[in-house]
Amino acid sequence: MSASLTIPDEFLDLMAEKFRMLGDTTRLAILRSLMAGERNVTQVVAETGRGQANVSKHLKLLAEAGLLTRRKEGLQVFYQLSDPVVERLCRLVCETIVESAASEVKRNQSLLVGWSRKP
Amino acid sequence: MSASLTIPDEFLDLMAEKFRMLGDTTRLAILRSLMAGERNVTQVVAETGRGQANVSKHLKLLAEAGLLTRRKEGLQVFYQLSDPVVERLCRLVCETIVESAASEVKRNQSLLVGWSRKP
DNA sequence: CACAAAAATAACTGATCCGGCATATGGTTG
DNA sequence: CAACCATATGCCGGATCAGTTATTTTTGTG
Repeated sequence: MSASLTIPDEFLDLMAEKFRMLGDTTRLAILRSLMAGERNVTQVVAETGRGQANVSKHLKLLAEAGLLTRRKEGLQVFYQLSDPVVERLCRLVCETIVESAASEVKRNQSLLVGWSRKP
Repeated sequence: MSASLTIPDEFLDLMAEKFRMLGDTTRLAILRSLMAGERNVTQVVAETGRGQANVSKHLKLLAEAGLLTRRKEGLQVFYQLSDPVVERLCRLVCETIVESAASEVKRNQSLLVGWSRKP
């Protein structure tokens, strides 16, 4: 019973930009790291296993896109998730991956059943 | 009260691919057109105002990513949304855009109030 | 002041991607 | 078969982007 969604033209670019931010493996790894809480750059680098310069650039992109906030404290800079929609979007997509994997298993099971029934 | 989301490493690429599909203005326009129901290529071309070859290529990408299904009927090929998560993702992002615009208005209003109060 | 640590930036390379043009494919009709 | 229609594909130029390396900026410390 959900009303059909009609997206205004002016939204397309903004939406695409937000989705594009999530459309990169390294950035997703960074966001996942920040979903556990605030982190400084070194911590994110360690948790993602990516290069420091690379992480720094992606953090800047994400902050400019409004997904992160920056907090400076002495030598370190801490980043934090600022857009609650990120986690919800990731959750949704995660679920669909799990579901598609599940239906894949199901399909294979029925194949297996069919195979075992007529040998 | 939502459990914290921990994304497995093997999911990152799949998630990124799905988000990347949504991270393009033309593809979003195509998806919006298909949210109203099944369409053939010519209809999508007309509704999006993009070139035919371009639309055809994006439709192929979206279908390969599992977001669309293809149905051939005579000369025409009809495409249809096959992944219900697309609409939910778009809805979520749309809402955040509206909200951020609303808070922008609010911010400007308070600026305006402050300005009108001390002339 | 000299030095070290954390983060950002510049410059470069290679890959990817979008869009347009032209052309090919496949199916329909006369 | 020829002409035509809807769609797909190959090729190209330009733009964007990710990752690495090296360097710089900023801040704290002895």
